[in-house]
Amino acid sequence: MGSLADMAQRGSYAKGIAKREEILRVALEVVARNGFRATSVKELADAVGLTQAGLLHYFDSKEELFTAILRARDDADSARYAELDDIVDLLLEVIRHNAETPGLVQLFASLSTAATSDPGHAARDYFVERYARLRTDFTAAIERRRADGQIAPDVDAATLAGVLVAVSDGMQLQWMLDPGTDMAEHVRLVWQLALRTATVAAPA
Amino acid sequence: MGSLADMAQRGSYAKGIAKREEILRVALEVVARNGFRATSVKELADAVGLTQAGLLHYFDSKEELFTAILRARDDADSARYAELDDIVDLLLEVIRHNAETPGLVQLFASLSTAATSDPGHAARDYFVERYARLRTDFTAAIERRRADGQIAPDVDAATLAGVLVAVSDGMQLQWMLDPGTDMAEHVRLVWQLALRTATVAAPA
DNA sequence: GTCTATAATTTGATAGAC
DNA sequence: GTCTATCAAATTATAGAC
Repeated sequence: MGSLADMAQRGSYAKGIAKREEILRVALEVVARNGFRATSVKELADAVGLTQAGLLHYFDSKEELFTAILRARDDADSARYAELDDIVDLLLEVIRHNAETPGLVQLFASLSTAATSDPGHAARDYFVERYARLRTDFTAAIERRRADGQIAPDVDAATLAGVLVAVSDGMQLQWMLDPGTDMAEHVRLVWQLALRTATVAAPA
Repeated sequence: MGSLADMAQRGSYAKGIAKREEILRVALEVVARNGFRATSVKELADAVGLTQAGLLHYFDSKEELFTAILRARDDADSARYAELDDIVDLLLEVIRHNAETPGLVQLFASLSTAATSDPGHAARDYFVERYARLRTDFTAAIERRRADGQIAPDVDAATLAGVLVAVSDGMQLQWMLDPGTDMAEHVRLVWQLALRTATVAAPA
């Protein structure tokens, strides 16, 4: 395995990587616009100026290609909101931005159900890792808030973390059915309710 | 259009309806066990002892068949928990029961994303109506709680209603990835947080 | 009401030339 | 690295016999 510098030096390899990134960049736009349904490999190939077989030279399968698109979106989101240090703020911004890219929301929803339903799906690892990381990160952030006295002692941090992620995912469905829905506002309400518990005595 | 009594009298029509219900009953079991992925019309036809064409005599399309399965599940849920008058209790019980029927959770997740992504999908109306009804019912239940002083004045009932439904949906994904996840516990936490707000002064 | 037979594709994946 | 050509298939949906 060569270093990044090596890869940049060796012409063909670096070129392959650059082409892969170009493909993902274009695919991201196409999917964001057209959605996932009825987006075949051939359509994406046309968009980047390759044949179907030519495109599959860079990705082993359709599933891998679409998983890579999701990963590319995550990277883009991270870069776009790198200055936000509060993870809940980050979540809210990402959700607001999602409302601008319906096709990617579709892709995420479709691929996530497909991957979870199919043990051998190429995207399964992506989702397993993603949810584990989200849960860990949110749990840590919640514990920090608790240390500041903003979260009640009897609220389980990991459960609340799961709730924040679940609301974010679940609202996508309601939003797809009714684009007038304010996804972020719903997530914000959960966080507001959680923060407010701090000053209340735990119930019997 | 004949009355229900008419239908019971006219042999063939009543028989057709009975057969349809038998198909749905079997399909419900098969899907609950095997899941939706890779469950073709032919497989369901085999399970009920019909050919693929014979089964499609009762349902116009695959989409309609699967939508009918979801409707049949809703009916079964309603009947099973008819004695529960608190809608949140009902929701929690349905969620707990869902953990026993992974295939139906899969079907719901798959069909919901497919239907929302596709304007002409046969299940779209089902989901639109379903979410509208859920939101209405939960909003009303929340307002009743508010009248009893259990929900703070500044918590928007419709938004909280959307949140409860979203958490329920969103947790399905986390549960499918990790069946050890307690879906109901997460929903319960949201409700607990909401009820607790009553005694707290609204934040500035 | 149920079956046989078939249409009509679509699309993902591969082999091999250039 | 990209293309041509082709495979391999699985399905859904329909037409028409019985």
